[in-house]
Amino acid sequence: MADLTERQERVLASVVREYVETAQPVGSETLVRKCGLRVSSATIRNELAALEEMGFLTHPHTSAGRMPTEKGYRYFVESLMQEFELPPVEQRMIRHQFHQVTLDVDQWMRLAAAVLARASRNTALVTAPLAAQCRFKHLQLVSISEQVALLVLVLQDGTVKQQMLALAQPISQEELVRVSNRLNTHLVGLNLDQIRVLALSLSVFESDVLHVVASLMQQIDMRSSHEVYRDGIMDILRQPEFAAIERMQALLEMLEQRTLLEEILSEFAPEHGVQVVIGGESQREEMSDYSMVLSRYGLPGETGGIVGVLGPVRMQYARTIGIVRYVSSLLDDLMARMYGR
Amino acid sequence: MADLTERQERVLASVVREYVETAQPVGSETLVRKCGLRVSSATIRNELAALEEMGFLTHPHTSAGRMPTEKGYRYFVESLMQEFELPPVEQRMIRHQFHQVTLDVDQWMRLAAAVLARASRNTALVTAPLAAQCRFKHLQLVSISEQVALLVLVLQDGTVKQQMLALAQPISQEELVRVSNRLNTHLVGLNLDQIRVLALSLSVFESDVLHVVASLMQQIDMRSSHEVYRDGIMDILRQPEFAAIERMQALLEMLEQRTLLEEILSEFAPEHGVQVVIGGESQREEMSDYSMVLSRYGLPGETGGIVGVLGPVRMQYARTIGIVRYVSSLLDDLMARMYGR
DNA sequence: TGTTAGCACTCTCGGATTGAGAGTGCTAAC
DNA sequence: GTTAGCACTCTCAATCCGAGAGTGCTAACA
Repeated sequence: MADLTERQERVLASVVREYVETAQPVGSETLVRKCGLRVSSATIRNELAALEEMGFLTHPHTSAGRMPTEKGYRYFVESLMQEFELPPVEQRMIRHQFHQVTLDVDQWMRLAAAVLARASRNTALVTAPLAAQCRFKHLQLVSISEQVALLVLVLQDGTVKQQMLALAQPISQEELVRVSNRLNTHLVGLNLDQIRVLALSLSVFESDVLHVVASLMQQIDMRSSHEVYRDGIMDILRQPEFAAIERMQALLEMLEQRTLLEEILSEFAPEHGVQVVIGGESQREEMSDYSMVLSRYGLPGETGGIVGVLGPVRMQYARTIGIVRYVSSLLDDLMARMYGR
Repeated sequence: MADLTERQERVLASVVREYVETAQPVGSETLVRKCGLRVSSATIRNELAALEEMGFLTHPHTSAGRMPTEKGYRYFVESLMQEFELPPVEQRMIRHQFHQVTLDVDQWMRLAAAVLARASRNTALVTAPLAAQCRFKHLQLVSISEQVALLVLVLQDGTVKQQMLALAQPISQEELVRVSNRLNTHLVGLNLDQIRVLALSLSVFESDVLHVVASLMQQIDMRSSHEVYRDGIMDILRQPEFAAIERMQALLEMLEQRTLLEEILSEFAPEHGVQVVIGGESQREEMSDYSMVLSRYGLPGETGGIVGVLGPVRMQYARTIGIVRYVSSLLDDLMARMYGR
């Protein structure tokens, strides 16, 4: 990639900043005022033409100002922008919110999404932490009525899932407790496959219960990776790029497709550290109008998930990166305290 | 309210049906073709003028066709429309879906919302069943790590809730089981207030646990009434009334306010049976562009919630009412089988 | 008295036109 | 290398028709 002179960098940065702020193509006159260089608009025009030649800027039409291309944004993110750190006051407020909430993964995810959305004024995406493999910890059968019992399943990472069971014949609470205890001693620490094998060697009722346990564990294996928490959908829609109704619908349609989202998220946040995906860089048709700032959180190689912000390509990257980085590190801490050390 | 002649009723019904279908004001020529009366367009025009005089129809402007007023829709719903019953094939499909899903209230609600949204092509709103008062059934403490235990709480109606506990000092799994058993024998069948009283007379750790139990029960009391399941937001947005961006935003904004929704729902579905609220009849500014078809489901006087459809005032009322009625009765059955008898 | 044909009148909507404004790109001078 | 000057391009908003749809009135008719 061709090198830019210092002045060109300065002009490019100004175009990006100005365009991000106003959503309008930037003209040479405006730049003279904003970029602080003591040259005339004609000189700026020459530089603009050069930057366009190199592919950092475009024109929507002949007599409009310039706006950054994806390459322009990329250069800005890599080399020009200055790091942004969330002001300590806001950091403290956010940390406070996390401590106020109960110790519950679901709540944390919601809160993380809410915090990200509000701070970034864009749509936040958060996936629940996914344990490498789920292992049985405990189950409890509770009688609800004559014909119905409740199965509560706890996994080693603290995930809880419950399901009602229809009973073929009435079973007393005492008997249910006995069955629970017996199964617990057999199952503790086993994974899905081991439980499936064990199910073959038990009484009818017990093996029925085990089948349900197995199906729940399978659901958790699948689901915890598929659950995407979203927030701030309205925030992104307020951006001027969504003034056109079809844009708006396209975005909403995409956000409703959880599987698509999950796929994209895991594809583009493979490593710890903040990742920026700008528009068409994702190689996905549906995403070409949006940028994402993503980060993987959790214990490396173990339990972890993804937090991120989705916004228009015209996004305040520095700010967003700072926010995502902070929330991600905060979740790191929470996960470490929860599962780790 | 003035009585309408049979011909006027026929004309009104035709206007409603035609307008609902096309979203365009209906002219006299079109009506001659559609309403099946063997009269000229001039006669129809006279009837239209009469209906407008009485307040059942309006004009957007001088040279446009007629469209129903709220009063017109109301008359249509009360006296003119013919009952619609969901075709048996669809009924069977829906019932099948409910039986495929696990016995889980959360899943039922999601499914009910999905089914309603797809069948009605509008936004579905469903509130989780709210038990009259929640009573303790069972708890279980499970050790997660040295410093953390998991509390799983089961209520008599089958609600399950869990929370992590930070332990002041390590406690073994055996000890946790002992504590669980002891508390279970004390607490079974108690309500929130009774548990609060009991908490005073126990050891430090046990009363800590009880405080958490009490706070969870309180959350459930609050929350199960506030949780509103929504589906089909895209479906309603596809309607031509939301071609204008502000309409769209206003609707989305309203749907994001769960508290508002919940308030409205419980206000307008006080009784069993399907209720229709047309536009401004709700006396609420925010709702004046929308109609709702609502129904309370569940065991009368006991556990129950609300299902409904939200759509533009220009809605296929007969069809929607049929669908809501069916889903509501289906949930009635499920609730009866779950809690009842 | 109810119904109908005829017709003038009204209002909207889409397309064409136009002029102001913004911004460029080139040229020639500094 | 930088700058002033200027012609040129393109958009956007305002405006202006004209076609089309539909009404409401009148007068004639059964």
